[in-house]
Amino acid sequence: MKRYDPREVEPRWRAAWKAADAFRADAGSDKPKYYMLEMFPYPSGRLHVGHARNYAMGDVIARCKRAQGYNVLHPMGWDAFGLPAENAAAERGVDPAVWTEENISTMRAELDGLGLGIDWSREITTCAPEYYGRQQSWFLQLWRRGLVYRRDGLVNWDPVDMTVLANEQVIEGRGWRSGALIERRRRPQWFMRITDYAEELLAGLRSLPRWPDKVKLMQENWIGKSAGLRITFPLRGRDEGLTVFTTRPDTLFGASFLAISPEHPLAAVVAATDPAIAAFIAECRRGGVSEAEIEQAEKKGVDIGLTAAHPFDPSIELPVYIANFVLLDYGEGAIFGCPAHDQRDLDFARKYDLPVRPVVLPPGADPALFHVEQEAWTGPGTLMNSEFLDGLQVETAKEAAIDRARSLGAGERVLAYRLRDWGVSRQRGWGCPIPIIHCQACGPVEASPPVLLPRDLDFSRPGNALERHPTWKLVTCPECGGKAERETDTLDTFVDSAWYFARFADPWAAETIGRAGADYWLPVDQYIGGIEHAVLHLLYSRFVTKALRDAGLMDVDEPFAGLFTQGMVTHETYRRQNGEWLEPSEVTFRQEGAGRRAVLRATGEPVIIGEAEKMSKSKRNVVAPADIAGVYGVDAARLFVLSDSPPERDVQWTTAGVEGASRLVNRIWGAFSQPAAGPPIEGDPAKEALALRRSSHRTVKAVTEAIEAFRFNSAVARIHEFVAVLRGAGEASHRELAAARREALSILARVIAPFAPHLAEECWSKLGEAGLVAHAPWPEFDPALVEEAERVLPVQINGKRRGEIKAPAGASQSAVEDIVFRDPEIARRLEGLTIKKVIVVPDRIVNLVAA
RNA sequence: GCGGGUGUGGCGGAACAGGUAGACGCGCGGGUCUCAAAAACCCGUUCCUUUCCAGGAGUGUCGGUUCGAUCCCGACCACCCGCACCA
Repeated sequence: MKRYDPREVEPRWRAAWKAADAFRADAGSDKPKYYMLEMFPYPSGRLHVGHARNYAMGDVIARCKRAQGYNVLHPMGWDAFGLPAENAAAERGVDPAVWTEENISTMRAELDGLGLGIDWSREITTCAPEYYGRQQSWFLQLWRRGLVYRRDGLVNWDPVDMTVLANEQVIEGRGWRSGALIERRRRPQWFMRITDYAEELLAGLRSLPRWPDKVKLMQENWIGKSAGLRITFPLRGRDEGLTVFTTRPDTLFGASFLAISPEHPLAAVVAATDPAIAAFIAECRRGGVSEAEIEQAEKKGVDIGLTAAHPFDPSIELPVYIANFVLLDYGEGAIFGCPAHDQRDLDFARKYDLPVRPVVLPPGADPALFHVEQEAWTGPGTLMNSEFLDGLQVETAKEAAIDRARSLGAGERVLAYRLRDWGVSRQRGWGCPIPIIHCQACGPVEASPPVLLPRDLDFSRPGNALERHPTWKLVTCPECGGKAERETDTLDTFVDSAWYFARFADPWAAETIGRAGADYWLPVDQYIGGIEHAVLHLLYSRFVTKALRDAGLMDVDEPFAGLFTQGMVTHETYRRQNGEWLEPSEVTFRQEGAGRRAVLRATGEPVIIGEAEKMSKSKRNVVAPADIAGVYGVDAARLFVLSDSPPERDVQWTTAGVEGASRLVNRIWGAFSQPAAGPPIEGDPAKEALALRRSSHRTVKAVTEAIEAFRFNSAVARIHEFVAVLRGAGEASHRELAAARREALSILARVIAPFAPHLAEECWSKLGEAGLVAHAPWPEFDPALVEEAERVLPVQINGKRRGEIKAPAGASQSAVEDIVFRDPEIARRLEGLTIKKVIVVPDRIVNLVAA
């Protein structure tokens, strides 16, 4: 028998798919549509196994759905703007466009080499003018609708990448790419008004049952809705009062001070005449934003000499502070301090010797003895020292306080959100230009898209190459014709990826989004990507979808009906004694009993085996799919990354694992290359044929259900089992058995097709089937063959398994009891015992309670 | 600190819906084939006791509910993830 050679077989079938244009999607079809999408890649240079796993998962679903009769759209594109291209330009002097295009060519070939069933005619590249020009068009539409604005504000400045980052891109005080400590800087920047959609983004999560709860919870927490009271305290000697936000209006009588953010407008007013206050504000601004610094940062403040009157009782007077822990852009940028019931306020009060007045009595506490020392009471209780609120519970007191504030005209019920507007300005040359022209006379005016990037940017120095370009920004104002300048900020690349799924629906459309295509294909039925985008890309995309819907560009509320977040591919790490990282190919292993020792292949020098970690260039534990394909074939690699762990979990890449998958490929091929072969038949051939048919149909059921539940590892396990059964089935000299084998092989070829598509085609053609297995219908199972006529029921005595009986499927309690009590083994076990109770779970188990 | 998750053999993991724990793969042990090795194939493989037959324990720990718990409830331990001065 000729050994299966994936290196010969696989390219042949990829060529056949190409020749047949096998994965082209067309909008006009009677079939139900199914839009399968994986997060598109950044063209970094080479594909790694993590990409392969992500796209293999999507391909399994897409191929299965296609076979099940859906009109499937499965496109691919490139998230092509971004910093690595600028870094390459800076280091090697290459044009980022050329560098990116070369990477795309390489990676397109590598992706294609994975045997993915993709409609390449729809390929999108975000750095192409036909894409980013249309992005500029909708950007301007949102601008006209007031959803885009420019303001001066404190921004997260990444000093290494020399650009601004959005809040979502700052992880533990560091830039999400550079890892540099973020500084706060004040500069004008462009924002998208995502906060306008806070409520809908929150409520919409409930319409996404096929999203992981974890992601929905993370978005919910990120949006951070709280209900409370906005209330104004009159200031002595001033016309305007000071407005604060609180979620604890019940504790208003416990107030002992007011505090405003150092960035609050009132702070600037008082600083103008008081150098000490100005100095304090400056000091606050210098403060770092790293986790450690915030943790240790002392609560500090300065009394600004103003006096506020309590809205409920003007005789109560409160000092006003500027405090470093009050945030400008949450609530009103100002708070009232209630030290007894808020830990921060308590710390502040102790430092500045302010009164601590308990107003909530914990349940069971003695009002005469209760007092707050170093720990604020934030739990439930009964109001005290609070005039009209006395005796109420916290929740009812909140309502009563809000009612009183409203009737006094001092405040009202409001909602506050933690979500901030999305800062989209980036000081980068390799990005989508913001299509705005600044004119001294007319202000910011629209530049008509596409606003193209110049090709002669200088990336040799850090910072914004676009800004440095000698002529690009110099234009005349489209309104008045006077001298004007282009905006030199470009858009955050998360804007590029926030609508690409809609462009895939009709990438040829002249409009920004082709309506007919979008109406047909959207929303994406199944989206797959990494959990790291839980609040970045996935929140931005939801917002942009809603904003574009309201602008009339598309007609869906949510972009992704189903979401699956897949785990990473990890690999062991290896280093020499001196700490130098080693590539897996440089290391060889020696078995020592149950354990394993690693040595350097070249010298035999001992190697330290480290934890399995996410593949990264710095740790040199990256495995390239192309290298594996050359040895084991792509099908084996796909089978392995899908089989060894559940898809939402990380999978550890191991050579032994791929070898196991490769064995499966060869066994399957063995079954097809000698389709009639098997051990001699021992019993009744008709019975053997029936047993084989049962196994085939059970496999169809199990694999289908596993794929639909995203349990690819279980699906592959069932295929393993089925192949073992098929190999053990008797030789097909008998007519019925021959037919059963033929059916089994036909089923096997089709159920492996989503996982190992090349092998499946080769098997399908070996069977003599016409056409591609990629276009063959998914096998259906006969329920009668899946059901077992006779069941084996374990028999327990007092919960311990003591034997088993055979009973017809669906046998009644009394029928089962009959069988049990006639069983001699069970009878022997029951000697000397009295039966107290018999529990029969039909088709499942029997439990005898005896003493 | 707040919120969420996970914990099963030597390893990755399986177990519908409270009903035979450990499917399938890896590794390991034994065997067939071979002059030999590799490959391939076959058998075995939770732990303890036991020649056999068999018995006992067992899903992070302790307790509870139940005829029966990996699954439900309570407390705890460990690890992972998200947020983090959000008033």
